[in-house]
Amino acid sequence: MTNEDKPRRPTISDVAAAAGVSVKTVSRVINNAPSVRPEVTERVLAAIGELGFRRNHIASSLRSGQATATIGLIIEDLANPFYSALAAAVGRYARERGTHLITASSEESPELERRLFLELCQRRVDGLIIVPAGGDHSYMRPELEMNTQVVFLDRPPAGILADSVLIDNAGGTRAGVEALLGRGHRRIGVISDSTTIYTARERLAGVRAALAGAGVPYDDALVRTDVAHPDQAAAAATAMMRGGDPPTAFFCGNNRITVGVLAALGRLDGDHDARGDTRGDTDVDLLGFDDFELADLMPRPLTVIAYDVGELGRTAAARLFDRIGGDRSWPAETVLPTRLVRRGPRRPAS
Amino acid sequence: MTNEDKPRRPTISDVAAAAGVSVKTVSRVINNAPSVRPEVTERVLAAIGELGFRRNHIASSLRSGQATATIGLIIEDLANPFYSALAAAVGRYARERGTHLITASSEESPELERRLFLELCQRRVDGLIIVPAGGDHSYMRPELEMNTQVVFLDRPPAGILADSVLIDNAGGTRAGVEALLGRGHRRIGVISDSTTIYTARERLAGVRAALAGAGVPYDDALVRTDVAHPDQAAAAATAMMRGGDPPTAFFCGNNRITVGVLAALGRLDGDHDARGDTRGDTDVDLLGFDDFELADLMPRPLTVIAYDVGELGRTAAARLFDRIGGDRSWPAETVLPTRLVRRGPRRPAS
DNA sequence: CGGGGTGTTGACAACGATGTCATTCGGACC
DNA sequence: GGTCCGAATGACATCGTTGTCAACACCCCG
Repeated sequence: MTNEDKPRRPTISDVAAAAGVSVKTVSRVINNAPSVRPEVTERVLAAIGELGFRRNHIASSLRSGQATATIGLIIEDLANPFYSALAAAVGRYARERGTHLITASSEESPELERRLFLELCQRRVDGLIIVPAGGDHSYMRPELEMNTQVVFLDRPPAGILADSVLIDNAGGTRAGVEALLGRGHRRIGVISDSTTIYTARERLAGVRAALAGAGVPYDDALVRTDVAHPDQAAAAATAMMRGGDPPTAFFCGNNRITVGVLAALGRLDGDHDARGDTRGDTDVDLLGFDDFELADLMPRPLTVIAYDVGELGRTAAARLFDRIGGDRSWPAETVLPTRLVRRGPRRPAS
Repeated sequence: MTNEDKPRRPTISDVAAAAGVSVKTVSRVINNAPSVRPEVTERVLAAIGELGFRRNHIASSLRSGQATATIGLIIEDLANPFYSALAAAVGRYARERGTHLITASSEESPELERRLFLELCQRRVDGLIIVPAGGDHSYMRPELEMNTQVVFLDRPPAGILADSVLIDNAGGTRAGVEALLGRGHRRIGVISDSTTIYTARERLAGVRAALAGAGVPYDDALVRTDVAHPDQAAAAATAMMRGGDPPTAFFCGNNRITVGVLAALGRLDGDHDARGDTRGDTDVDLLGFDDFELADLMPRPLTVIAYDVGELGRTAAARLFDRIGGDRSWPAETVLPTRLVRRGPRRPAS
């Protein structure tokens, strides 16, 4: 039996003993420091290989002060494709710079956001990217003053000054709704997430701006907010369609709402079919914020307000790495553009 | 000017000085140790608040030996909904236990998988969950012997003994294909990911078993492997449909392939429509491994081999936490069941 | 009134690595 | 031949925290 069952990891000093040199020399070899004789280097490397030594990154980053080569990402919900796409983009950017990523979901809870933020600071991450849930980030100030870098993503900070990377929510929505208006729609159902969320407010502002520009009144009966789940969106759309004077088009405030409304309209169509009606609702026009992978496979045409999610994540990551690298310029707000994209089944060329 | 611009974080000893106690007493207060007089506790807490002290988790976990309260997750691609759902489930489970999660994507590269694994070990994560890309994990052995816990997820380990949590790939596929056969299909197109991937091999084995059971020959012309992208799947399906004696049904080896094939069939339908044909391909039956959120909104009916992704992630996480908690029982393979689910548009009740 | 808790506190070492500085040893140079 | 210089190496302190152990005060009991 030559195998050893010691559960203890070899340390730099075990290696030093095995190689017959000092710990400092081992440290030098590990860090590719100059001025170590090739012969000694070789002996140390041999010992490292034999013992299966791996440098303790924890101890290393403690001693050297900063640079844990780790960043944190706080998002709302990793299971949402929008956020997982963001996380993937940030993770890839970090990876290319030898940095690891701790991802955490705040589930739209300001309290959890705060806890996660502070916990990640305790881990001395080099910086954080955060899609904030809360409406006040002054609690971050002490950490910012102590050299923790933070970039806000998709939603701006409140109560502190920090970099943010956003998309043109209001402008994109306005353009989309104007397109609906241009197609003759005058009754547009609006289904939105909670207005406590920045992006929802901005998008609603875009709706109002477009309506005002066309002189179309804003009808509260056609606006539903606080919709957090596709099922709620479906219910809201169904209710509007069954009401008197139903909308001829919908604006859906995000991808989950779009999906819910699509499902609801599909069911309404199905009911009509079952009753032998013509597909009466097929001409309901749909505008949704956020593109999604399967949009082209949806059973009806829709317009989406699209933007490059990967770009959004990369831009935030790039900003953060600039900061970590020592950039101390005045915090900036970056706004990425959106564009309208027609999705859904290809119409047969008639 | 009373504010201080020192970028240095206060340490436990700054707090001790401010409160007029020893560092050890501060440590006791931080850790809720008993036997500190309430009055002293209060003084220390006041000092902590005033200085904005936060315990350095790095130093703490270095001193106390183990327990970084961090686990690692290595998956193929966070942008894929399957993996992000896994990551979300694992992250939530970890969060509930006060543990953070470092997620990394190996992009199906065994070499990258290995690098990520070793890097995470250097960070002294308490354990790792890995969806392996490689076919040999003996490189992990030294780490395992040094008390790093590893659970394999979705694919089993090779070359070492470790826990794994899988789904019933072969059985689920067999059941699905048998259902197709039961509906009379004899020519079933099979589109699969690379057979270097365990799950792809297992699923193909399920296909063969079902065919063999029904006495239907396995026709190589109807099998396409190494499909890594929806577009490739679409191309493969299109080619088969355009060939002589096209399949009357497809088995799609994963969600991305299903999406590609759906898109291809949709385009073929569209072409027929454009030429004034009837929707000639509508009766092509579709079976796909993996459920996906928008399956019900797909333009045609399909059957999916579904399983609970959240459960998969939670089960692996639970196993890992058991191990971290000290469970040293013999490694086990857990296989979760699948079920067939009919998806797609609701047919009008006729 | 002394012995033996119990409760509170602090001095010191240690975790595993790296920065600082000193030491040693050749060889180049005057 | 002595001096100086740089390369190679090691002793030791240090990062921020916690474990160990000792010191001290106080109280209960016999």
